[in-house]
Amino acid sequence: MQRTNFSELAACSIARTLDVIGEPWSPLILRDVWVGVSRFEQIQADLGISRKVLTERLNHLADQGIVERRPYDRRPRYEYVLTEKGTELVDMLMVMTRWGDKWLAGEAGPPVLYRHHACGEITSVDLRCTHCGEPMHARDVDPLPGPGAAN
Amino acid sequence: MQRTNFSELAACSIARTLDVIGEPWSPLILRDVWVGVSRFEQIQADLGISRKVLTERLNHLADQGIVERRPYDRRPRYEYVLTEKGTELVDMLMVMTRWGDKWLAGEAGPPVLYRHHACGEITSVDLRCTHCGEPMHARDVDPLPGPGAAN
DNA sequence: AGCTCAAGTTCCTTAAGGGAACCCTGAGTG
DNA sequence: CACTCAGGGTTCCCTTAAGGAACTTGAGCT
Repeated sequence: MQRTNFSELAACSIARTLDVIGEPWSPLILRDVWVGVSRFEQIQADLGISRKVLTERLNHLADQGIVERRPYDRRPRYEYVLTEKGTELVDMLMVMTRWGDKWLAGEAGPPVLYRHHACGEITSVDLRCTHCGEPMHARDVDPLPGPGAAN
Repeated sequence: MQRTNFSELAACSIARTLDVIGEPWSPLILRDVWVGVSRFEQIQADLGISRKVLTERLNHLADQGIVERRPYDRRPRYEYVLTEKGTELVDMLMVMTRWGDKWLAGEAGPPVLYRHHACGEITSVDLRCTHCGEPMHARDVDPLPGPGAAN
């Protein structure tokens, strides 16, 4: 498999984002780091991913400024923490999770719940229009070519 | 490369969702279909994807109930349209796009804009708490183990 | 000096993506 | 009624990335 480089595509934020976290395992690694599974051995054991691939993914995520590698011991031991850029990417995972919970629900129910700091409730995320505050889903918008459109 | 089957993982909505649209190209195909690039030849030309892979992806997306294949001519000509399940998946792409616009912005600006039906404005999507309506991002929540948690 | 343990690195095998050529079906045209 | 055209795939071969297991490295422990 040749490395698919989506950034060759006409300026496209989806393609560019996929170049950052589109590779297999990357979203799951991001989730692990977010919930505190943040060391190499832990992630490897949690996901069952090959060590080689995990190394590659962590390096790439670090190169892209999504995670930071930081020592936690005087021995050469490291853990990975999310940057601001990486934390904002988790927003996407929350929306992905909501879709999976709804459409691919296992009998057991969602494996992760979110407690919202502001209200203290176990809740889920909702998409709204930045401008008017009303719900805004894919069916509520028309996509239009923007300034960076290719054709 | 062996086919990575993420669903082997402990019940995880992210892993399950990745089994549906996690393969290379799938999110871009979904975007194309959403914005009206919905025929085989159009998608192939737009993305520059191999015909073989495009066939595989479209079949998989159809199997998963994300798109529907429908004839548009008396000759054997087909176009793909999003199902409800697929349309809701586009919500995730909108969030992904917002992240890409913010963190990977090209000079040219976003290639696609959204006009919100409710207010008629060109706007973007915002994440809020379903319960209290306040902003809800990854940094505003604590992840907790839910009923379907593995360990 | 030898042991342990996290965190990689190396090497081999296998399967998936790229790409180009080919095929099939139903119209339309002379 | 043969001939062409076009969309929508299929087939084939080649390359490359993922899997997986074994090996390495660097520091502290005993």
